[in-house]
Amino acid sequence: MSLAAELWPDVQPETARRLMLAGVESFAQRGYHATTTRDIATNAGMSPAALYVHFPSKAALLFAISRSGHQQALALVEQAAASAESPPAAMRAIVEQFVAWHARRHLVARVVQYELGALPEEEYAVVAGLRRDIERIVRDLLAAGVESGHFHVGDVGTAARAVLSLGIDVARWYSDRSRQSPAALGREYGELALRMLGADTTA
Amino acid sequence: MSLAAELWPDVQPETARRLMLAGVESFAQRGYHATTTRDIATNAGMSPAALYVHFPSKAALLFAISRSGHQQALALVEQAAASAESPPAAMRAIVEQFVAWHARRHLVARVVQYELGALPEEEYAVVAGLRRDIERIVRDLLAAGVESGHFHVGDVGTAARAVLSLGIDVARWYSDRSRQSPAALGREYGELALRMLGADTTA
DNA sequence: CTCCACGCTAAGCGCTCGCTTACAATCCAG
DNA sequence: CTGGATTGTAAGCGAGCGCTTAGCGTGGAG
Repeated sequence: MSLAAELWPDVQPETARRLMLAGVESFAQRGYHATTTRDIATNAGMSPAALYVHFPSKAALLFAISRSGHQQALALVEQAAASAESPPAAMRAIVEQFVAWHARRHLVARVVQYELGALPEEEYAVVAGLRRDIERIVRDLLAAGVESGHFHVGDVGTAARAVLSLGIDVARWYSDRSRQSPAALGREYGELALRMLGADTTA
Repeated sequence: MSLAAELWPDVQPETARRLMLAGVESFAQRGYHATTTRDIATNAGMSPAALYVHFPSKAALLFAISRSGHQQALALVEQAAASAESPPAAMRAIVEQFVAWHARRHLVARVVQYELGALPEEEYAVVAGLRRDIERIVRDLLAAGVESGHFHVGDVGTAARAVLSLGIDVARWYSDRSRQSPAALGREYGELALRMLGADTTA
């Protein structure tokens, strides 16, 4: 199965997926505004006008990429949070999955994390909602862990931000030539995060 | 003293500083490629052509901002590293200063951290060198602290990346409306970083 | 066999971009 | 008083941008 089909199994036809993949690569490497619709179409092996058969605008293509990426990240965090018993175990699972995703899908993640400012207002509001959902899960879990004595932090909001920063910033620096696999990086970061939160890391 | 004169005391005349400040604001909020030279000039209260009296190109303006910002950040880290005795104390000082700078100068920091991809090749190489200097200081200090038993981490390179990520990502989310002052945020993050590195935080 | 919906292209429109040119105002050295 | 350096403006050039239009090929329903 192609990477495009793996990332967006519900997008049809396959040409639309190829355009999305070409968009991801260009947006991640050069940025949204430095990418032309001709770049994207050429990269997808089509004429410039083909983009407009499947997407009403360049911004709509960005939105399709960004929304789907945010939904994936949110689903990942939700599942990790629900899969564990104690707050430390849940937090470790979240960080492992969140970090591994940002490494494994670092091109998509780069668009998700750093190109959302280019979205039109309405579309931005949609992804901003998904981002708040992710942040709330982490913050609530952290607060619950502090309440139960599993975590010890000065300020819950600040510590939650710090945990998310560790994951988000991976999208900025991770590349295909990075030494560690996404999974190994996730495990390493899970350990770092738990220690940062004052948790017993044997949990 | 104006903010522009505070940030770039050695830039003359004052009009050039106003252009740099207008560039910082535009680049930070909309990104380099979404900013026009007309935006910058208008924001600085001048005609579009005035930019080219002081800078040979839009990219040269970005470079002036980016290089000076990187130099400031490097100087900050160097001084913090030299100011403390033990590795934990030095690391705490570095994180406090690095984080506080990214918060207090979050517009400049945003351009520094997220717009360097827009630099021409030669100019990029210059700031890339400054970035490597910063990374090396943190990595070497961390390695020394592991050697001396002050720090306990799985992989030195990964942990160094994580420490820097905490600071860099501040530029992405910090705003003038953030609850915590830059200094307070720095202290909070200093504590989080030391715990993450397995250090005795009473140091 | 017909015909139309779908997927795609060739050509190009109108606009804005980074930047240049020609020129004006100010100021200070000789 | 003169002349050049400095600092600015008004006007606009050529290029590349996002996107539109008109039309072509193809495959499946009737």
